[in-house]
Amino acid sequence: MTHNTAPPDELTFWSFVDYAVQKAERELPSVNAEAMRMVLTLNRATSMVVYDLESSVHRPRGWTWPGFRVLFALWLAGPMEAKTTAEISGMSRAALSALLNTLERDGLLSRQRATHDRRALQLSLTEAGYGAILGVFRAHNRRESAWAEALEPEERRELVRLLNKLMAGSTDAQAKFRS
Amino acid sequence: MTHNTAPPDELTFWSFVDYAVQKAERELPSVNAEAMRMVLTLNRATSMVVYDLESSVHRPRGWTWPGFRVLFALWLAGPMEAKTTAEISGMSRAALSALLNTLERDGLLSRQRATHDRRALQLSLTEAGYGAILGVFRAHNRRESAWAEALEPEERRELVRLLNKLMAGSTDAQAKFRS
DNA sequence: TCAGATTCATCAAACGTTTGATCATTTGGG
DNA sequence: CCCAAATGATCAAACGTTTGATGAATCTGA
Repeated sequence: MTHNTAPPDELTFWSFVDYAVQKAERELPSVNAEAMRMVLTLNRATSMVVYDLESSVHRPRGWTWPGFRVLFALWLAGPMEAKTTAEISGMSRAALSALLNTLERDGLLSRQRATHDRRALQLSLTEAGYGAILGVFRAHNRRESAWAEALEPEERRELVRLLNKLMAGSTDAQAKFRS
Repeated sequence: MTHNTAPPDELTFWSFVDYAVQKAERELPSVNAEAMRMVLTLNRATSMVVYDLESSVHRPRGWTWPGFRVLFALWLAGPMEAKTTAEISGMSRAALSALLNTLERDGLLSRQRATHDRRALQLSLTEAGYGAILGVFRAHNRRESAWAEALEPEERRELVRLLNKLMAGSTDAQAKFRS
């Protein structure tokens, strides 16, 4: 950065994206500023939603969002192989393995060896897990609703469409996927 | 869940959102399905982007995305107080404190006590940090560009607009923020 | 002035995640 | 049939993050 420009007196969470994009564009003409802005904004929005849900719904109940995702998947789709659980809840098999230790210790789900393939693991909710998930989901969905109200119904649909298109494009982008 | 419906033969990462939303709507009439779909989709899209950037750009270089965010902020705005760094890179002061140990150990940045307030911490890039950040940012921005190409320019702007509107609405939503 | 409250940073414990290695089971080709 | 390759799960080490606690410096108001 050859031409140093003084940062604004007050550099905040809210002003940083504009500042960063403009500064990067000025200092590095080769930068793709719009891509930078898109990824930056996407991450900030998600991180805000995640932080709110995690800290207002899950942590106070002694849960975490990843744990909730696993329990929720099992609640919706019924007992299933751990491999499937990992895939649909968007985590690696190794991450799930570690997470299961916590969930099993807390008595929320149980592991069973699969009958048709003795390598495979079958997961199912315990009575306690089954009894807890509905209440937590309701609280989770209430906060989701509060966030959703920021947009008009049509805008919500458009946001979902754009995010899906973004994900679909990952193939062309040769993006790396979780194993 | 009174009326159990068999899950589809193949429940995959891609089919799960539709399955979950429809099932939840059927089993729990009180659910806000559109809010659920929005948050679910937002998280999946972001998690794909994060995983790709992290695993194809940062990890192979011995970096992490959070570490990159800190170094990038320092590179753009110059030396600053740790409090500011934490805020603009979207992490708590405690998380930054832990992260600084790694970055300092790797010789990428240095901590100095502030002169005007002996409690405060001043951060600045080392020569090594300064020398490394540009190359990593270029690689990072190249992957951002690949993702951005999934959308038309107009769609990218609309996505950013909607995400910003979502964030702005967090005030009304009484969302919890990082301290 | 000075004692209480506030602010800044760090620490400790617990957690989820990643990469790379290991072990057990199953599959497939000769 | 048998052995090599592939598959499923776990482990170990390192990392970033959260919450709650602790210690140091600064500020404030009586």
